[in-house]
Amino acid sequence: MGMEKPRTRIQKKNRETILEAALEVFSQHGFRGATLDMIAGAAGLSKPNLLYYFPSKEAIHVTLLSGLMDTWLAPLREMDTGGDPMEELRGYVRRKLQMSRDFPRESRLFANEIVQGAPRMQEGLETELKALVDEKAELIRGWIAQGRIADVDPHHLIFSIWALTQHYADFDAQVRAVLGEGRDPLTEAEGFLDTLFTRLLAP
Amino acid sequence: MGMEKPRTRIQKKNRETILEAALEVFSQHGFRGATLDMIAGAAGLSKPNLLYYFPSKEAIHVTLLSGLMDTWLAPLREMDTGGDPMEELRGYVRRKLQMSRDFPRESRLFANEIVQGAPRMQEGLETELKALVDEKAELIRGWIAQGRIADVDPHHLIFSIWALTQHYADFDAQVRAVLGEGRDPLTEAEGFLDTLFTRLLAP
DNA sequence: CGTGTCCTTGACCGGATGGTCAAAAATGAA
DNA sequence: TTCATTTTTGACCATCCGGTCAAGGACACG
Repeated sequence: MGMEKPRTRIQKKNRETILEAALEVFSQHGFRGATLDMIAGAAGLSKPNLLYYFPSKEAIHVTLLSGLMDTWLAPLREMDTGGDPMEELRGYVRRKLQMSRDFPRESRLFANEIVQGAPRMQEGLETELKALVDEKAELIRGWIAQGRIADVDPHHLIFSIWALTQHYADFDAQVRAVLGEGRDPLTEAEGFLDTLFTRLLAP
Repeated sequence: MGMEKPRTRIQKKNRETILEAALEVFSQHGFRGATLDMIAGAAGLSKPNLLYYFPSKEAIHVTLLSGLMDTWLAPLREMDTGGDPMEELRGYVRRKLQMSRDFPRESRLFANEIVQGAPRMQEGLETELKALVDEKAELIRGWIAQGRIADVDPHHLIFSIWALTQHYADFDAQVRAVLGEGRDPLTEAEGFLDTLFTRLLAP
């Protein structure tokens, strides 16, 4: 029954199908609000079949969350000492916003989890995430010391990037309700956020 | 059992007790994750007793949401033509951040609802909220036309204030995990956000 | 074809959960 | 104190839901 690594073609395909369906359902209803029947329906499989590939509902959820963590942190990982600090930071903002556009379900999955106190992610946040953020905060502190960007708290700078970019995925319903039809929130946000961070960080 | 307006002292007190308990439970577990037993337990009442004061679980939830809408919009309502535009906007940011400190449960209640597509708030968002935001956006547009603050999209400016302030309540678990012990996120945010919006809006 | 393994599912189980109800307890006006 | 009204609750119900299981199919390989 140990099925950590898919062995056959069928296993690989069905596990992927299930995770895709689960992402859809969990991101829309949260862990508690999602049911195995919903996921099974979305995946086009029977409920016992789901439980043939995953030991429990929680296992599906955990697999999704941990599998997504890397994807989610990738844009931040890419930011490094390479080029112009201002360009690095604006690039990070752009990539993060692009993720809100391309992967809104993933964003809402995390949001659901964290709003409810991150019961299944505490460890990942305090180790992997904290380590990466602390590392990049140090990098930013260096840029500030060199006078290449303005002096702001690096941790809160990173928080502000998360808050502003993820807002457009997580609170999409609100953003669209307020803007009304015929406006493209994400495209508008791109320009707005570029301006915002340019002005904030100009030395 | 029409009980829209509490008639007796007992009714008033118990309805308040129930709503307070429900806020605690719903904000922590979401609508689906909360159970009547949890709410009853938190309220110190029996489950059938809850249903004596409210017709259903959903009715409790809806009562909470609509009752909170006004509180939630109050800080934005206060922003008007009165004083210096920059001071008005910074004041709004300060008040909104204060709400994240004072009413994190209310913030998470809304967040839970909106992340899941605002199934029980659509109307409120598209009417009451949109109207208020459009009105204030017009006000901001006026300030921009007068050259008293920088030229930024008013709607996205308001979104950015929401995103940045509510982030500290809604994603508290993440913020604290990353910052580690011994830092006070909300106090640090106050200075950071003041700087951010001052630089963004300087004419 | 034969056979052992992998995959799929209808039927079922037990506990949780939203909600009901009848009757008991508390309250309050006369 | 009386008694009608309001409040409270133990017991109960129907449904939902995560999970099990045994048996039936599909598949690969000789």
